[in-house]
Amino acid sequence: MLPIGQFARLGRLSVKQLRRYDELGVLRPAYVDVETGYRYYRASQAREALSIGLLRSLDVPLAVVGEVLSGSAGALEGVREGLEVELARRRRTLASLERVMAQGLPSEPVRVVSEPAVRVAVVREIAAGVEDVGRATSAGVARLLGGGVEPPVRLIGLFPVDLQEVVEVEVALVLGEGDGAGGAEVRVLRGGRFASVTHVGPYDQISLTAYALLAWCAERRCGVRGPLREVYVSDPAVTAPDDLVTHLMIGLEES
Amino acid sequence: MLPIGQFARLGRLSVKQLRRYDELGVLRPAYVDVETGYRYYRASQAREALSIGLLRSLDVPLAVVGEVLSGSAGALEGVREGLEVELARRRRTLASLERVMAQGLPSEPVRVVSEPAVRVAVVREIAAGVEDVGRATSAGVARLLGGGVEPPVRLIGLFPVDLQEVVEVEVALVLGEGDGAGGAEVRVLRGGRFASVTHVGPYDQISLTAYALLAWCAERRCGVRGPLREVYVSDPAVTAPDDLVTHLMIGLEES
DNA sequence: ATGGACCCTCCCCCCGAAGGAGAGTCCACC
DNA sequence: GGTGGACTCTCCTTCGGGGGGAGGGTCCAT
Repeated sequence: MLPIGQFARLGRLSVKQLRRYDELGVLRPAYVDVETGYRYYRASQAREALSIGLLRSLDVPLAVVGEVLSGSAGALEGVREGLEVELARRRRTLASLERVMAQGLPSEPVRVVSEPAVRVAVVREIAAGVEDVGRATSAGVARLLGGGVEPPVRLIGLFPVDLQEVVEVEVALVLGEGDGAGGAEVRVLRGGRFASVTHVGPYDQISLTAYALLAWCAERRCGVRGPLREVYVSDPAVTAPDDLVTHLMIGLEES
Repeated sequence: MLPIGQFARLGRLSVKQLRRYDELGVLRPAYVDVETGYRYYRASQAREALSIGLLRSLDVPLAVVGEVLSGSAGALEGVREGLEVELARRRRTLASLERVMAQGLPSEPVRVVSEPAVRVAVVREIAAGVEDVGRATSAGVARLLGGGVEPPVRLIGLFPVDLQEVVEVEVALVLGEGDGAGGAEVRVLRGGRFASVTHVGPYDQISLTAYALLAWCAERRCGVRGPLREVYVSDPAVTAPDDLVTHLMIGLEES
């Protein structure tokens, strides 16, 4: 039985932290003197203390730490997975950041273009938040092309402008005169005037260029209409991520 | 000029956040109505808003965000570097965590052994905190072996038991009868009784076994004396990290 | 001119941690 | 068997980054 200070040194935690973990039930002392309130720990609890330290240094919330320690089978697995996802996300974010800081937003070449209405086959995907849009989009593309359509295809992504908690992503395939939809919904995308800008680079970073497009519209006080369209010009299977070309378009209100 | 709500949507930040960034001087509105206090932003400020969002999602403190935005040349570089280091640290921590959770601390085979005193050549390194011990140790090894000593060598690391903010790490090379020190300090490591345990695995995870050793001593109420010794049995140049063998020893008080 | 959407400030809450005040306790040494 | 210093207790405050909501003022389109 060790008093709290000694145990803190053993487990590389602060006394404050140990008291807090006791309070929250994450790590209870082996014995508490009812008279004095003194906490006493067994040296064998050092393993738990150590685990808490490691988990916390990975930013795992104490609630989850508690679950992991109490032996929930899936908890540790969940933490592992969450961390892998987080690491990947940070890499992507860092790349985006460097792009923004280095070149600024590529806001220069915004053009106003007129587009005809087109007939398309559409599938819809639900993304769980902004972070999930990339996954949802590629899932949609996979579903839409599942029928084995041969290139060249003209794919368009449709994204609501103000992203909510849950984002409804749509992927559209432009149909020729006699093409069928292969089970997908057929719709006509409206034509008219669009603000358009070209994004060159990985799909991760499209949102940066999209911001620039929206900022351009906001600056000119021209209202936007309908979803943001992404026209995928390059084939990611044959083009390096840094060279992928995508046209971004947003419908303009006729005023 | 956009009011705060519109600008928030544009930059994917909350109104609360924008107000806070104004207050802290990280991102000032382009114009504030002195009568009403209303904040107005230029659409071109969206780039900054976006950068803040990215930086914050990388856990960069607002103070640093401010520096980066105000164009300090080194700031962004510093953030990049810090992130790389952080990613690497998280990988290591995760590996340690999995070891602790999977097998528990390898606390079983602690032995009490008697060691003779040995004459050694010693170099000292200063580690900036617990996280830096690994780097400092390998730096010490490099300095000590710089003279080109041929294997087999017997290397011992010496670490203070209660790690402070600044940790003095020492690396010792066991000298034979007639060996010289090659410029390094020569000292005699005291012999006597030691608690000893064998660590098998990457050097990153030695601290886990070390905790187990200290916990073993604490459990038996036997006081420890002198630094923790790590005897490097394997050669990391020829052995896979998972198979590296290291003896950990801590001097026992004769009582 | 009026209603609803928007904006303001101010206060409290969350998490996880740190520091300090003031009082009580343990223990080793004399 | 004292006693002093190190230790421990609880409670309060602060920090960073953010969220929710109250109460009241403002903008603008109908």
